[in-house]
Amino acid sequence: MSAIEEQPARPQRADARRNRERVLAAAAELFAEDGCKVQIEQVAQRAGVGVGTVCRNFPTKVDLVDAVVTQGCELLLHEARTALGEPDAGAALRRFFVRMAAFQATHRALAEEMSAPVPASAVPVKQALHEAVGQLMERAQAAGAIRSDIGAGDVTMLLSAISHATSLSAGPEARERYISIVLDGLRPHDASPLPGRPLDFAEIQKSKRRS
Amino acid sequence: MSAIEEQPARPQRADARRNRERVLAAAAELFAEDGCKVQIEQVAQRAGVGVGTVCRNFPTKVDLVDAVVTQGCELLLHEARTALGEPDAGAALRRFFVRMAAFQATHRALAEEMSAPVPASAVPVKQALHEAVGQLMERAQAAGAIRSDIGAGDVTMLLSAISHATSLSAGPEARERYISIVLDGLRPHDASPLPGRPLDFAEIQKSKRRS
DNA sequence: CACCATACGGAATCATGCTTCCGGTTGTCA
DNA sequence: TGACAACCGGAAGCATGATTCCGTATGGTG
Repeated sequence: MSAIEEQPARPQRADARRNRERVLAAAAELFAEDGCKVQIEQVAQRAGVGVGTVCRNFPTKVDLVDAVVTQGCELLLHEARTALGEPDAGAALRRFFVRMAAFQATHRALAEEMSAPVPASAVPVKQALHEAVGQLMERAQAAGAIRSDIGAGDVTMLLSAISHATSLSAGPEARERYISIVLDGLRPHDASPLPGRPLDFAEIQKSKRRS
Repeated sequence: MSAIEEQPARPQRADARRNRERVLAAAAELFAEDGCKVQIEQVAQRAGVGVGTVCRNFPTKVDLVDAVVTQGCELLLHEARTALGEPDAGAALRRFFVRMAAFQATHRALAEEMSAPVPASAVPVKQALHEAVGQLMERAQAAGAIRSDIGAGDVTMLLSAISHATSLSAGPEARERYISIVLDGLRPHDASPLPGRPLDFAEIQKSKRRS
């Protein structure tokens, strides 16, 4: 019910806060480079602290990943909202699309988490981000800039598919090329109506479960 | 130099051969369902044998994954060659594209391996498959069916990106929709020339290394 | 500046999965 | 049918990584 962080009386020691920041920064860097499989010990080392400190601030590894992913989502959310303010809906979506892909590609943890099967960790901002993307897309559809037979879930899916694949083994140049291809594919076509029906968010999250 | 399997004198006991088959089949099933992270013990259980038997036939887990992936590649290779025989190059590529995606989606292990960063396991058939896809694509390009500013590596990449993402959390219907979108994006366009240059196979394999 | 709650480092502990090993079983051939 | 090498199952052994614990150090406060 109540907020997660309260301030009893003694707020927190200054060095403790500093260390927490360092850990978070180190984790963000490392996750970005190598995905969230990096070991706690490496994070600790890069942050210049002991493992104990990492684990005190983030009781489990999932907590740490969450914290990093949340940061990333917040950034993207900000971009999405900016894009929503732009007058040309089609251009706005495209620009955001490119930005998001680029961002995800340098933040593997994010890419991994965004398209995660059953999201191991339910980061709340993610939802907001999804909604913003949805609006961005609907606006573009209304303006006739992209085909109308796809849903917001589809876009998220495609985007993270590309981010994932390219962050794994290709460079940023390839990524841009794929984005372009997909964007071309998203243009309004009368040529080939898509099979199936547009997906929204709820659906891309509930399909499969882990054992 | 010489073949991997030789027949000294006593070829192999009948039950042993049978068990090996069972293990391979079980592994294929499980990897298809849950990706190659499933545990040896589960494979053994499904095959109705003990872990020892699994490990005797496939000394390490990578060996087991290799065996399964090889099977899959062989199947796909066969399809690719069939497609090469069809007269309409564009249609052939499309059909193969759809088949490959469908196949990969139900064989997560394959999808994972096909786009693998530094391929943990160098399955030889993979190379042949890649080459076949390349030819398929060049034929389609020569026929003007798809845009000429992409390479075989790009196609493989896109394909496995989609397979990966959809096998993770969406159904087969979504997969087909994404394939359609990408295929639309691959049509010859004068609208938006792609940034960068086409990738071939060598390049998608050597970009990043694991620590 | 003395006190002490808070925070620290990192060794020890625990969990998870792969691999090896060994006593017992079973095909195969004479 | 007997002998024996090839196999089998699954428990024990290892390796890898996360999490906990505890003696020591330190920022903050009276």
